[in-house]
Amino acid sequence: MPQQTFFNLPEEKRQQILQVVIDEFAENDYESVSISRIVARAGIAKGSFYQYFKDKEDLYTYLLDLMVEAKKEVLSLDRPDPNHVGIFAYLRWMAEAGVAVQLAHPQLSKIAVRAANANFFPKAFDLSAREATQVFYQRLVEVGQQQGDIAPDVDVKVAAIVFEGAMSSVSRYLLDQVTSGAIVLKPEEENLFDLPAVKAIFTTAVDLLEQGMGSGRRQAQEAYPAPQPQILSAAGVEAD
Amino acid sequence: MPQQTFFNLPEEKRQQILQVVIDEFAENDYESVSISRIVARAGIAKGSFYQYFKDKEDLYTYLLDLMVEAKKEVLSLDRPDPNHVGIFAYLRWMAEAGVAVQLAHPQLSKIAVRAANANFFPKAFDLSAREATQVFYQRLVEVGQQQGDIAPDVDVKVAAIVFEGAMSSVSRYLLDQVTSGAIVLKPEEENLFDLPAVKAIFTTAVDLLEQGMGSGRRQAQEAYPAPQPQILSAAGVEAD
DNA sequence: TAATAATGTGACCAACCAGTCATATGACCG
DNA sequence: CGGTCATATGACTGGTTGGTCACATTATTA
Repeated sequence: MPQQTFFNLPEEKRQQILQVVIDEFAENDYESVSISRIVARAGIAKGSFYQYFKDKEDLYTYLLDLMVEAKKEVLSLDRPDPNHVGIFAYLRWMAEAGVAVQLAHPQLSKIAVRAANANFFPKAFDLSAREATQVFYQRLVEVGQQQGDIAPDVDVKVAAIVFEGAMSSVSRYLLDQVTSGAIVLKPEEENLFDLPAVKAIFTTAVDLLEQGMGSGRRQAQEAYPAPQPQILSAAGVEAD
Repeated sequence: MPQQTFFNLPEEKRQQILQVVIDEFAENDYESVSISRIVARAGIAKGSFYQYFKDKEDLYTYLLDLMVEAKKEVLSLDRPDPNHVGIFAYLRWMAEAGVAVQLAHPQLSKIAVRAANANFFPKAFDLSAREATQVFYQRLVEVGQQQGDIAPDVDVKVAAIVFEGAMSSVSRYLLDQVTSGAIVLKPEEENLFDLPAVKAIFTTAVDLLEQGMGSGRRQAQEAYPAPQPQILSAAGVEAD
């Protein structure tokens, strides 16, 4: 955690420093982030930096904490009950919520993703993010089987792995689209849950996981609005 | 490419240096790899290193090349014809081939994975690995639709993303299992394609993608041997 | 105003980095 | 033997790093 001095800073200056720091960490990975460069870009003295933060790692964990807080905030919203809406709708909600946080904080997300892949990991995170996610999806599949949404002959572990991979792949894709500017977030689209392009992609992806892609699949049902063929193009994304 | 001097080295010494180098790059990411540490661990002089390799990047791209070569070798084997065996069997074969390479060269794989995620990327790789993979899967889905294996109403782009995520997730999982020692490769199991645990996981995963996980899914057909519930445990992996 | 506390500052430090180069070693050839 | 050439060596360079600290400046008290 940063020193009190940092929080005593005038709001404007604090935000400006924070922005420089986030830029640095979003562009470079931990080892390559240079404190000297940060203080130069922020226009503050080296000594000041070390009055705000204990050391480099302190700063790093703080950024990761910011991301965790942002995620917690969204997930504490009106989360649907899986027993009520069904496991696939629940999955869709979770994925949308997750990506909503990512879209709202693209740089912090980038940092968090890098953190999850790095071998250096702050002590603050005892369980690797990936591992935790896998456990979550495994539980999800088990619950799904208990309430009959997921077929009983489905292998729990493999299904969880497929879930995790598919969902994170879609999320990463969306994040890339936003950071590269292919999907533009208009200011009035504050509530990212309602971004039609985002919702449509998840709807489609979850439907694929539920119904499969094979020729034997049922047509998408009413619960999942039929995906328009050009979902992505509609959001300004070229098909090729 | 390393200098000729490197290849003139006595085989044993060359291999030993290579091993140290691979260890270093598997443990650290590019920026954190230290040439000084490498020469210390390898017991050679700094000057010698720079007679073997032009610079740090030269060494790095050489390692990535080794991985590419290993992959090429496997993929040039008796690749099945998607038009003949169907798109899902083809996908399964490709995934198994990919993971076979990874299991054969776990450290190089780790380096390659890191390379794909890093922002620093050697000029040698013009197209990011992820992008190329995505294009590949997209073509795969299109072909699948043309020959009727994949339902025509499936969104190509989203399906490709789901494919990519699911397959890479399974691969990564298997790689983790091997590097952590949870799956043990016996020396006689040289042909990794025949490792039952590996085959079973891919069979299950691909079946999930084809048939879906929902309660409406068809039972796995004869073409995909019914997955035993305890596939992973059978390979020495605890379910939890 | 004087005293005290909080904050700002940048020269400085030891450690490390990638990369160089003059010199030494030894193998081969005539 | 002398000469040539490939290879081995590690002290050295110029630069950067994260972090420190004596001192200067400003804010807050009394």
